[in-house]
Amino acid sequence: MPKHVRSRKGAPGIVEVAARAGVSPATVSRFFNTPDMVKLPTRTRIERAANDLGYIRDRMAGSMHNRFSGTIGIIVPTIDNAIFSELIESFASRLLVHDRTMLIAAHGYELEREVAIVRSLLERRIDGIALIGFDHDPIALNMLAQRNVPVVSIWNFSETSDLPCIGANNFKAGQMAVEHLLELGHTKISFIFADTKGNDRARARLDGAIGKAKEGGIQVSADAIHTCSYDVGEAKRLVVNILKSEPKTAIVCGNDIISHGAMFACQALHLKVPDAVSIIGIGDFQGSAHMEPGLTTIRLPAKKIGALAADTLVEMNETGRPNPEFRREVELNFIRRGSTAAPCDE
Amino acid sequence: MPKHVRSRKGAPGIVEVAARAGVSPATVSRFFNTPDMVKLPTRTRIERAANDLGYIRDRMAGSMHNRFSGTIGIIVPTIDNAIFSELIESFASRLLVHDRTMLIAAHGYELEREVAIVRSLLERRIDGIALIGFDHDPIALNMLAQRNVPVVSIWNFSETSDLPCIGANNFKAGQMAVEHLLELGHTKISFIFADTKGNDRARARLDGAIGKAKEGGIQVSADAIHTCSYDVGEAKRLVVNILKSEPKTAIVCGNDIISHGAMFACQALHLKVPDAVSIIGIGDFQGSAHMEPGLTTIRLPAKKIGALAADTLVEMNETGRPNPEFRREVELNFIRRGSTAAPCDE
DNA sequence: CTGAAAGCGCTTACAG
DNA sequence: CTGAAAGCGCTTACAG
Repeated sequence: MPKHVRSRKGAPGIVEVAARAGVSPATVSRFFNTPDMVKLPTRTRIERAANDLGYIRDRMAGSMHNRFSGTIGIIVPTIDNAIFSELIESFASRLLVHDRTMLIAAHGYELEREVAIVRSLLERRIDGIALIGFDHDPIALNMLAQRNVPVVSIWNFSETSDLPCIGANNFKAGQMAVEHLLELGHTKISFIFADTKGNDRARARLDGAIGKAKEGGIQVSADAIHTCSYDVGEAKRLVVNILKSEPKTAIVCGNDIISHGAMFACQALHLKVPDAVSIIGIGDFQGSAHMEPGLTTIRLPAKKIGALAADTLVEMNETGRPNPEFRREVELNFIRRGSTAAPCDE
Repeated sequence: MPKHVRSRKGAPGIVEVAARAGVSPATVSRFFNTPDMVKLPTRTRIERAANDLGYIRDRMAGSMHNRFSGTIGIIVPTIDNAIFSELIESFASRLLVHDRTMLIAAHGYELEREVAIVRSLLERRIDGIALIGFDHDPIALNMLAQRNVPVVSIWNFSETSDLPCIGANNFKAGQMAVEHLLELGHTKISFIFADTKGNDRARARLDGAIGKAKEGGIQVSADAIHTCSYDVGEAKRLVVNILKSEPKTAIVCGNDIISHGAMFACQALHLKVPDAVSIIGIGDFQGSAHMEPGLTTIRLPAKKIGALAADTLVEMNETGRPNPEFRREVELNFIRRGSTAAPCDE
């Protein structure tokens, strides 16, 4: 008599279902995996038996042969933030459509933690993984490559990336934001962006913004460029300080979180937006459309990126091409709302 | 010669590590699971071998004996929303501390989808699951109970719940919000709450709010109570309509998302908050503190709930008490900010 | 402290 | 279309 700790809590297995249906376990397995290979009457019997017993498949056991676990990972900088929540939701629900499950982890913008996270996901046998942007620990990337796990970099786009990617041209997003301000006639512009260390998206946006400003003949002094974390309160405090000391007519924010803080800062200082100060963001997060005034911003199609990423990873599994030269650029949308206008004469 | 589809992509297994270290596979297994049972020099050899080969454990294979998979599930109404993001983040990071992984799914406030989701999580052999609130499909609950999978209901608290729970007293949250308004002297109050169907948290809040208002001698007519989804834009439109037609001095919002919309509505109508209209929310989400004026609200300790839920589920695994009479109430905090004041004389 | 062997729940060639 | 048997990668009594 086997003396196992406890066999699976008494839950019925494929063997019990087979016995009840009067078939072999192999046939029950086929019923779930390749139903077409089972004759209809047999199918009916198995279905009944499975339902009667309340049978639930053990995909972990199945995965031992299957090469695939049905689980796909995603690592984001943070979950607790409007930035990626739309992406995560669409990625997850799209995976569900493909009968896959999402394993998610956040590194809190500390790239070093990525190695441990990747390892832990790999231990769970993920079939693929989505990573945000291009800045990653080579050790983590190596572990993935060694095991031939499909990887896609999402959010940012580059024609020359090492990883397959699905995302928007963040450089262009920065350009577009500044271009709009230039067209309106702004010359005194503040740049507030997320820390660009280990964050290629922020870096690309900032480079695009500064580049465009210089093209437009604006001289961008170092003290017009500020770093701010993804925090409304911090952004608000920062912008209050900036507006108190530097006379600016416009603020380009590296993302909408910062824009929200900037809007509140102006309200706190009783500076009218857009009359006294124009504010433009990047992202178009929840709420940006409904603030007063509405936030002018460059929209990134987060939902689309999430869905495409899910589709792509699943396809890579199914076709067996792990890391092809796959790249997909999604469009950026300039959304004009009320937070920007031509500068007033002084 | 075995003709398998393809054996694990050439990734080294326990057998390869054992060979390289000159020990048996059993010892390698012990090295990872119960290192104390392995002599130090042996340990060193195995560690070297594992590193040299880039070995990564296959927890799925391990789980087949282990009774536990190391994976814990959580089902939320939505990921794409400030409401639960703080909770999710803290739940996930706390699980990481316990060396567990989070499997998450969203049902989009459609409770019927919960059955399919629970089944899919069960197929992945979750060791436990956190569900939001008390309203759940009995079939789903049954599947969980049959397999003895620990369940905890989070977010809401009740002394008489069927499920173990960790959460706040949402009834009281509703009371507290209205109590504050009564103390300020408001009598013309609008109630805007999420749909209470299948949502015990919203129901409890609304009941608490209405009850307290009646206690305070306010007559609450049916048309003072409005339903609104978790959407800033919808809340804004609704509040604009309300304020145009009904003369109110205060608005109680069932959650901060609605409050944000209400604040923007007032700004759009050029009604000063709190002078013309007081607004109070429940939740204290990101951004609530930094709006202008800051939002008065009843804070739910989302981080704490998430961490406690993770700890509790892990503990239930370790002690083997699956569904005890476990209940834990977390405190509610009244946060007074600028969005509420005594009503002006008319 | 360590190894040989049986087994976890399922899948898949192979043979009918 | 179906069954018997071997095996997925690891763990765990059992025996030393």
